[in-house]
Amino acid sequence: MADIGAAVGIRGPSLYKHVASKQDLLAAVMTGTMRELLALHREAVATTDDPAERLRRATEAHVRYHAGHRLEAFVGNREIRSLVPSNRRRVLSLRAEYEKCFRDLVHAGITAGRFHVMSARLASYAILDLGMGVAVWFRADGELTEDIVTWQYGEMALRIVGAT
Amino acid sequence: MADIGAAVGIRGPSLYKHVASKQDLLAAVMTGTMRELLALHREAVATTDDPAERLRRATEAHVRYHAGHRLEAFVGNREIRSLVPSNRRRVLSLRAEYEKCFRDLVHAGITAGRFHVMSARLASYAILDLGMGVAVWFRADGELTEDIVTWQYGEMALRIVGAT
DNA sequence: TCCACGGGCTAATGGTCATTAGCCTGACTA
DNA sequence: TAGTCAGGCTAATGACCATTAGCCCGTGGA
Repeated sequence: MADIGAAVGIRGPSLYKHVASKQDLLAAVMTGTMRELLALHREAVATTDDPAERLRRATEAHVRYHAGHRLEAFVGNREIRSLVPSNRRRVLSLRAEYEKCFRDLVHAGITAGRFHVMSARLASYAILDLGMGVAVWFRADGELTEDIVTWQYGEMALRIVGAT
Repeated sequence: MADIGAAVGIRGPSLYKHVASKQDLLAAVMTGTMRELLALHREAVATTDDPAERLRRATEAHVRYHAGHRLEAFVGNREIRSLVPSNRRRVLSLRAEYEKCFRDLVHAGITAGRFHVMSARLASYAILDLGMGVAVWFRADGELTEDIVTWQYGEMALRIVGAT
């Protein structure tokens, strides 16, 4: 809490004039992250009906977010077990909702005869996990730029689902 | 430490008759995990020279390990920042070595004209991240069995590298 | 037989934090 | 102009936990 306070220019205890507890703060950060991801997803798939293009854009949004918000992603993935059950349920339910978005995209591609995978769930897990990974290893000053990684991972998602 | 002690039938402080510190214990667990992964990898690629088959078997070993050793993988991914610098260096160097194994497999496939990817590094990161993900969501009692996941992810790896 | 020591136990010790208590100041507002 | 209150601060308080102190018992070689 002292560190968080320092980051906004006040002392640790003064934070309690703004948040009820560290737990609440963590929950707010994590649900905020998930809501942002969901909003970006909806925006990404809004402008086309083509299954492959929708999946590509959703993956790109997913990857771009994780490359640009490594800290949020890190906290989101690492601190789930730090949440009390009620908060954890909230976050996990948002996460499940997000996963379902991808699974639905894969299903749509399958029923349209455009994708070829055995398990839509497995494919959506795989694509989501790619993004999580990006948050771990991505460095803004590395040789792989955010644009390159985003583009390449969009391609990979299409390969994973066997898009024609 | 009390929990760890309980897991082996003794009290927390008694553990100090066997390990020097919690830090050492964690480092031993993490380096052990990485060494095991490296050994499994070498075993997996030892019996064939075909680039695609080697990558498939390496991926399968990777995924199977992460499905079967979720806790080790969890600790290995989450607690790196808990290590003091010297231990962290050791673990990260083993990890880099493991990643290089996959990168070399991808390179071999590319130079043999069998794989088609822009960045071998990106492809190897992607494949490795799939395994990490498995450790997070895999449940032995789920509808997706270890065999199915392993097989499917092996296929996905080949798709990711654009194997012909 | 005895004694050294491996290995277990309980009871400190000490450090790190989140959180609370209690205080103070400065800005509106009646 | 006095009162209220938002919002800072320092100094407790109290958990929690790794680690250490100091003790005890059983066993196996001398």
